[in-house]
Amino acid sequence: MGPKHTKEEILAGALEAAYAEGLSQLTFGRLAKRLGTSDRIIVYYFPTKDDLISEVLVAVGGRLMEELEDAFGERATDHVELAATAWPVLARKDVDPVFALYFEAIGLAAAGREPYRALVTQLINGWVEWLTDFFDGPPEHCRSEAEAGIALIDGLLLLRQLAGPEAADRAAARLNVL
Amino acid sequence: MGPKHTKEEILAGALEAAYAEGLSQLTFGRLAKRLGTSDRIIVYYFPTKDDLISEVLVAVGGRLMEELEDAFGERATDHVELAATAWPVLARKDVDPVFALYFEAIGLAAAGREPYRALVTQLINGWVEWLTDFFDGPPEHCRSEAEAGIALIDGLLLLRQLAGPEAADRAAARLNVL
DNA sequence: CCATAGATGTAGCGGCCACTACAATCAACG
DNA sequence: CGTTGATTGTAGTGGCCGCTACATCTATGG
Repeated sequence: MGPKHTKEEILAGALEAAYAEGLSQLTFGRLAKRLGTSDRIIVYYFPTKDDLISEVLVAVGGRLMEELEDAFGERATDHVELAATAWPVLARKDVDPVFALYFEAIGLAAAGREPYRALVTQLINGWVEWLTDFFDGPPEHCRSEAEAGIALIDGLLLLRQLAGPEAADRAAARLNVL
Repeated sequence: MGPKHTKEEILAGALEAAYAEGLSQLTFGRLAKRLGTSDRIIVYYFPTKDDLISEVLVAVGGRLMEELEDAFGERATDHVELAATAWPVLARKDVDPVFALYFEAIGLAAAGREPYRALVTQLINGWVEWLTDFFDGPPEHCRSEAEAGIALIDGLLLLRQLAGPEAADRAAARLNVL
């Protein structure tokens, strides 16, 4: 038979809840109610709140990575081209909730809260490392190109979240990303 | 005699507390303890939590505007020049806490929480409007230049908060902002 | 069949939260 | 003096939080 609720089911529900209500609304009690079970079950699989949050954030990072995998299929010559190939994939309505969660985590990281700070910096550094390989040339050059690309994309995504898709697209066009 | 605690004193203390501990840790009780008074006093001047948060955020917005006033003293020809003149003023260690709070507010806004969402979008739109006047040409061109400049700056500031000043400066150099 | 380990239910703990009721103080003013 | 309004103190409220104690059930292996 196996357990009625597996850890995977609960984690999936937690992701769903986080997308719907935000990380700050993700509590044992609310998640339990959403899954039609008791908080006791959730605590059994995720002994502390940090465990739950961490796994959710790692999963979100994975989801973002998938989106980016699709975006960065080919090599790029510079940060603008990188952003230009990424933008059509990232600026879609169905991925907006993912980045909403991403920015919420960034906000909590900026406030110095753990485990957000550790996880988000790890995520960012992972991207820099990964994107560095998309460029040719001396390693330091490649890294700064990757960092510039991330700044470009994150700036546009932030504008998209706060000022709307039209404003972001206008800015993207001006930055030669569209 | 006047009151022992004026509203201004409390608001100043709230700003201080927000810079030190983050918005999410700003509660009636904690602020009262920090000020050596009772939460009752704070509630008297700020009847709801939203009132307190709103006034704090407006004050932070004002503080940011001051920084930007200094940054954007002269007119700019395009978004890169705009960002380039702003960057030295914004990328300073003493303003980092301001932007940490800024990103925390953005995160809560991205999660759809009020009053953050309303206040932050208002803040952003105010900047777009204000920066639009720094450019010459047709209004639509000026607006998209302003939006691009904001995306550029915010992307760099985000990188600075999460990956450190060095990474941000490297990206800034690559984006012709440094 | 029994022992064991995994999984689940019931109940509750102490703590912090935003917010409130109510009374006391105090100054200004008619 | 008496009233009024602004301010402050005391003491809560109900609710949600993360987390825990403890009993129970169930599947499995010896």
